[in-house]
Amino acid sequence: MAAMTTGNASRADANRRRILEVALAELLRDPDASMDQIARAASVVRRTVYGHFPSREALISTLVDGAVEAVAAAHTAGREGVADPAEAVARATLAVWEVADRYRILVALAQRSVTVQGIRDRLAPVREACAENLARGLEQGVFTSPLPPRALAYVHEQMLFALMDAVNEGLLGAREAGRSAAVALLTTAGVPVSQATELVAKLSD
Amino acid sequence: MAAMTTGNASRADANRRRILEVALAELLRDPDASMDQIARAASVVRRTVYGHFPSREALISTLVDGAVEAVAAAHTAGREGVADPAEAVARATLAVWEVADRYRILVALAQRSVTVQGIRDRLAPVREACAENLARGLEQGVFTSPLPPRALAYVHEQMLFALMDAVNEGLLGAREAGRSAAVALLTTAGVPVSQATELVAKLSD
DNA sequence: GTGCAATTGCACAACGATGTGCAATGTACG
DNA sequence: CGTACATTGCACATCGTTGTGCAATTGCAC
Repeated sequence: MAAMTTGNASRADANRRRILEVALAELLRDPDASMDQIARAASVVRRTVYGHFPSREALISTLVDGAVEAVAAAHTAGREGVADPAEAVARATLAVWEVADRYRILVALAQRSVTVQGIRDRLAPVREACAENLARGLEQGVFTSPLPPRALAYVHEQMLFALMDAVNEGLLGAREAGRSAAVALLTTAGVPVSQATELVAKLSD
Repeated sequence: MAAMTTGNASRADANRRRILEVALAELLRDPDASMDQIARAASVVRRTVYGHFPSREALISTLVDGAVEAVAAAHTAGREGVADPAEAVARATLAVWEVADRYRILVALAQRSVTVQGIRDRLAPVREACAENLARGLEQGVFTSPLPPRALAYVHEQMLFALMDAVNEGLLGAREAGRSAAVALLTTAGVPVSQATELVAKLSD
């Protein structure tokens, strides 16, 4: 039985993976890319795509699920057992960036696509966790920002998207982008630049 | 001849304006809103919309042109004859926000729509002006950010979009949003919160 | 090579959207 | 009232996309 699953299922699985991968890139270029465009880009016939995913929606859904799950996992993992809000932000940012860099393309898609709502919704818990942490920091005086926690969390999320896009467009080196992002988020929250830089440097060695 | 243009051209012009206005809102809700949806929302028949705008593209183009033009004008006007980079950022932000608040909906659209590229392109000069100012500030030490000027300008632009969206979603009061935005941008650039708050307060009275 | 599953290459129906044509209707203005 | 123009309510052709059906073909494994 177990051996039976190998057949030319290997080819099928490889195709499935490749379709998902290519769809990511293709949907970035054009959020309304048709199934045909995606299929062609994956060197496959449209009919084959429907063989793996029953509908366009199902395909995109699979895509989004994977990315969101990975990002959320990284985010929570990055700040488990961290008391200091500033350090939490820094760690979480660095952790998310790690994964996000792989999904950078999709996250860029998140800004434009019609799927935005779906992604936003699924990302809501993460954003809420951020907001809580920011609220603590604001109470403690670690953060000083005129923005309310929820709005600040929102801005942080968008800043990450913006920075990923900046990398995509070559305005920022992919190498240092992670640390830069962390510093930028902390700075926006109201942590002095010098302090933020120091903290991030300490964490990324 | 001049008197001849009044006829029921008044109704026509009113319709035209209303269509544009409603299209703004409708395209926000769904960037792929059909001409029929827009027409219905404007209490008009689809055919009438085509009477004013030869194609969907033309309508959107008109929309974008108006908004971008207004924003660009406000931006340059807001910082003419201002030497201090920080003050320039503050003034420009406040000025842009003034207009943008009216176009808030469309700017939110700018993030998602297929039209993104077009808007980005047309907004490029403004972004470039921002970058120059930021570069000056970074040289002078008024700003301290790990990000290069271009990337910082990019982030600033996206932050404005994010803040407008935040207002749209009720996370931020429309009242104080303008000042908050200005402070947030300055803070992100590396200006200490207290200083930024003070500067913005001084400018908005 | 034989078998099995995936893939291919068509064909097809169903939709929804765009843009146009035209006659009928409505409405302001002199 | 009559003229002029905007709007309406259809009808229509066209196009692109989605999702499905089915026979032919390809490729992997044993």
